Amino acid sequence: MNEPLRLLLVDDHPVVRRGLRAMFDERSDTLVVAEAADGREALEVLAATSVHVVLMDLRMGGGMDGVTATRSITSLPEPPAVLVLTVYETDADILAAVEAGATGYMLKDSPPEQLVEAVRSAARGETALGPNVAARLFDRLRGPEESLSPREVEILRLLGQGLSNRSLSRELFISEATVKTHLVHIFDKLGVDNRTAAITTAIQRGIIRAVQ
Amino acid sequence: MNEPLRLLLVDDHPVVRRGLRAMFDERSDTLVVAEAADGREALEVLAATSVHVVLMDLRMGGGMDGVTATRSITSLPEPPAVLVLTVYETDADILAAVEAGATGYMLKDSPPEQLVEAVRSAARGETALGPNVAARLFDRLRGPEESLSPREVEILRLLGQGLSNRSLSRELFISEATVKTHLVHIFDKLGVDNRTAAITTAIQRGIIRAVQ
DNA sequence: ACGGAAGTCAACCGTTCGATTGATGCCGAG
DNA sequence: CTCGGCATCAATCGAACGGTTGACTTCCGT
Repeated sequence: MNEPLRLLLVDDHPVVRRGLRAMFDERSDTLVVAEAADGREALEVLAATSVHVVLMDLRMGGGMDGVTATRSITSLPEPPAVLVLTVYETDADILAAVEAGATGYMLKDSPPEQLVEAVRSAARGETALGPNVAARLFDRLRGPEESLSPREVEILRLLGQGLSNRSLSRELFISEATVKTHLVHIFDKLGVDNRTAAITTAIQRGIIRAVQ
Repeated sequence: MNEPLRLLLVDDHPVVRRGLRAMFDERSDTLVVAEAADGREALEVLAATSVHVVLMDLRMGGGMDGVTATRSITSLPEPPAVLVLTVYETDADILAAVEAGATGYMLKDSPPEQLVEAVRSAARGETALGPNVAARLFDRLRGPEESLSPREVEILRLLGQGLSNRSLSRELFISEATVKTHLVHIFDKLGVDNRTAAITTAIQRGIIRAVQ
């Protein structure tokens, strides 16, 4: 028997942390060494403690979000593996997490055994992806998926609040003509042909959030 | 000391059930008698077991959702108290839950002590609402909040997929004129003046879902 | 039986949107 | 340096949208 895997739980929901802790506490091969409610706390813990695997929630209310935290963690000198654990299965979340250096991406409704197995895989440095997650990544790799420029995302965000082209132009201090140009590009990249469709597919892909 | 409160946990996430169980197992005044992954399972349990308080998640993947389950439960002969426990804080969810007979409405990111206290209140038949939840209910009561007709919701749902008036009319086998009339009513009721704004406020109020 | 809410349709009109074409300046990679 | 991507703006034109008014039917509740 080796020494147990040292885990850090990062989630803003006390209940979820409690559930994970219970799941891992009852095994002899894992040891939860700390919990954190957001990314900042997680980094503090890592500065002081040795950890093999971080279980990371994305989208944490208030504090540093999971993707940023993951990026920071994986750029540490001797980074632990980061296993992302979330309820959301949108393209943007998955891609952002993987691109930020996450070792795995599991959904919170996974059965406990899968979670435990994913943690072990992550500790070995292997990639662990939930069933649907892998498929989405493949899709993404097949279609290069034109990425939106920062400005375009900004337009999209305001568009998502129901602004007209004129309001949009005033909000951003640009002409209405420019707004239209951006919109044409956005429509192209999203593969839609009107603003309402743009909003919903943007929400689906996680480019913007429904309620901010 | 009385006999402990008998609890039923209903949530489709094993991790959450585990966390709740851990929280309540360590107290002598509560006893988790069963868990269920959706509404149907919950009803089966209640048919066979005596329960004081049901902790109910809304929005459960696949099975019977929480609101329907709550409605069924509260119409039982001697219903247990239903304490809704969810991550969503939208008007529609809250209202639907309360209207379905929920005794309380708590958010999953609440600290454990509040949850425990809410369970105890629920058992006494008292209403337990999370901090922001109460405020929303008051808002709702102040403004009567014109409710949308079924047809209007249907229009809104399709609108949320980016359809134009023409597509909308073809989809519903009505004339474009009728679609416009419905839209005008929807705009009125939602207090907006264009379709994009209608979509986002509808999503915010939980009338439609972002990703279906 | 009557009133009201809901759903349907029509015609009109001004505004906005979407598409197209073309142009400018900036910046960073090769 | 040059090319491409990004952001900016302009002008045009047909299509779509938003507001308004008015009208007809059905259905429900009092």
